[in-house]
Amino acid sequence: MRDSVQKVALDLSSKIESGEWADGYRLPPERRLAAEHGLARNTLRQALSALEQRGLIVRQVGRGTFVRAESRPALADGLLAKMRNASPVDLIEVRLIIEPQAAALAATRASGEDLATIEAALRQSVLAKGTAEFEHWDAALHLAIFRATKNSLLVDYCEAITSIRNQPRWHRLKQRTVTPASRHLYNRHHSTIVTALRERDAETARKAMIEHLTTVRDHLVGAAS
Amino acid sequence: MRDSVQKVALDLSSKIESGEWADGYRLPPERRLAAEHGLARNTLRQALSALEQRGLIVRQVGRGTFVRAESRPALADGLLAKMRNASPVDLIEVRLIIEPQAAALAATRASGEDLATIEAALRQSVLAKGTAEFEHWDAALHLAIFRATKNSLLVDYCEAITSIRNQPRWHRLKQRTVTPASRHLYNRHHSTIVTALRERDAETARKAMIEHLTTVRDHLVGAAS
DNA sequence: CCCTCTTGAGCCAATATTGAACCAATGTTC
DNA sequence: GAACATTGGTTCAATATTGGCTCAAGAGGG
Repeated sequence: MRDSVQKVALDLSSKIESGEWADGYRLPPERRLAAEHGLARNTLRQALSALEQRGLIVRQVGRGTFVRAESRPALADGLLAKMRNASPVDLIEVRLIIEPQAAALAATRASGEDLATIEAALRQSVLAKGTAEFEHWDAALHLAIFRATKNSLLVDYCEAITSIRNQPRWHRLKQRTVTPASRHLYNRHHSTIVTALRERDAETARKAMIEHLTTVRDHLVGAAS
Repeated sequence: MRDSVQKVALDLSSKIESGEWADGYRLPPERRLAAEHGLARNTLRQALSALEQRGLIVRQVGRGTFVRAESRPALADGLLAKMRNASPVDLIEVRLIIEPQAAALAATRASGEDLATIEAALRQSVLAKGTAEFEHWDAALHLAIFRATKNSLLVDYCEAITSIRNQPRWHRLKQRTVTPASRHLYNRHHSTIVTALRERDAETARKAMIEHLTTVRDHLVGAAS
C-alpha cells in the first residue's frame, strides 16, 4: 500500500487529539504498534517521527513514547490563576448560576450535622466585628452550604471561589462595598436561606440565594460606576 | 510489563486515598506485596518510594510501612487534580446546573462568528465516525457554546470539564454508554439547542440543554446498574 | 526500466525489571 | 540476655524491553 505513513499518522493523531490517548499516556511499543497496524516497524516509525515533529509525542530511548504532556500541566497550574483573573461581574454571574441550585440541593440533602455547621457560621457572621471577620464567616457559611450538597465537585468549586475572594484586589473592593447597611441586609438574606434549609424548602432557598446574590451584584456594579 | 512502577503506585495510592487502607494502617511487607503484584521487590520498592515522597506512607526498618496519619491536609495540591476524582454522577449534576444557564446566556450574547463555530462543531459531530471522534466534536460544541457567553470563568469551567472527560477512566465509561442510538438522540438534542441559539430563544435553549443532560445522566446511571 | 515506498532483519544504546545476596533495625521467644 | 524471625535498606549483575539506526531486498506505480 502506498502512503501508509500518512494514514497511520492520521489514525494515531486522531487518537491523541480526541483524548483517547490522554496527555502523558504511554503509547504501545513501536514493534507492537507496527504489528497491530500491519506495517513494518520502519514505516510506522516514520509516522511517529511526523507526530514527534508536530509536537504531539515525545520519544525516550528505553522508556517508550509518550503523548506530550506540555499542554495539560499549563492548564492544571493555570486554571486557578486564570480564574483569579476573572472580572467581578463574571464571577458573580457564575455564582448566580450555581449557588441557588446548590442551595436547593442542600435543602434536600443536608444532614443535621450540616445544618448545625451552617447555623454556627451564620451566628458567627452576625457577631463579626470587622469586615475581614465578616467575610471569613460569610465564606464559611457558603462553603458549609456546598458541603451539604454532598457533591465533591461543588465543594471544589466553592473553595476555588473562596480562594479568589481572598485575594488582595477583592479585599479592597469589598471594603468599598460592604457597609453596615449592606451587612445588615446580607444577614437577613443569609438568615432566610438557612431557615429555608432547615425547613427543607428547596424552592425558597433557591429564591433567597438568587435575591442575595443579585443584591451583591448590584452593590458591586454600583461601586464600580 | 514495562511501567509496573507507575501502575502499582497508582494502585496502592488509590487504596490509601479511598480509605481502604486508613491512617495508621500497616501495609503488607514489601516481599509479600511484590509477590501479590507479581513484581520483583526492587520494582515494588520504587513505587513505595514514590508514595513516601508524596507523604502518603512512612517506612520504618524492622517495623513495617504505615499509612501516614495527617497526610490529607498537607496535600493541598491542585484544584484540577481534585476535580478529576469527582464521580460521574457528581459531574453530570454540576453540568445540569451550569450548562442550561450557559446556553441561555449564549442565546442572548452569541455573535455571528460564535454561531458559525457552534454550527461547524455540530456538523462535524454528526459526521464523526468513531466514538472518540464524536466525543471530540461534542466537547468542541459545548466549549463553543461557553465561549459565546463571553464569560471567561464559564469558559475555564468548560475546559476543566473537558479535561476531566478526556481521562482514560471516562473513556471506558463512554465506550459502554455511547451507542449509535444514543448518538442519534444526542444529535437531535444538539440540533435543537443550536437552532434555539440562532433564534435567540434563551428559554428553549435552556430547556433543550436540560433535556439533553438529563438523557446523558440517565444513560450513565443506566449503564452503572 | 527507474524511482519511491515498504519491508524485514539485525545491531546498538538507553532504560526497566529481575533475582539474589547481605546489612540494619525491630520484635518475639525462650 | 541470647537466639531467632521479620522487616525495610542497599547493592549488583543479569536479563528484558524499547527507541535509534542502517542496509539490502521486495513491491508497485510511472
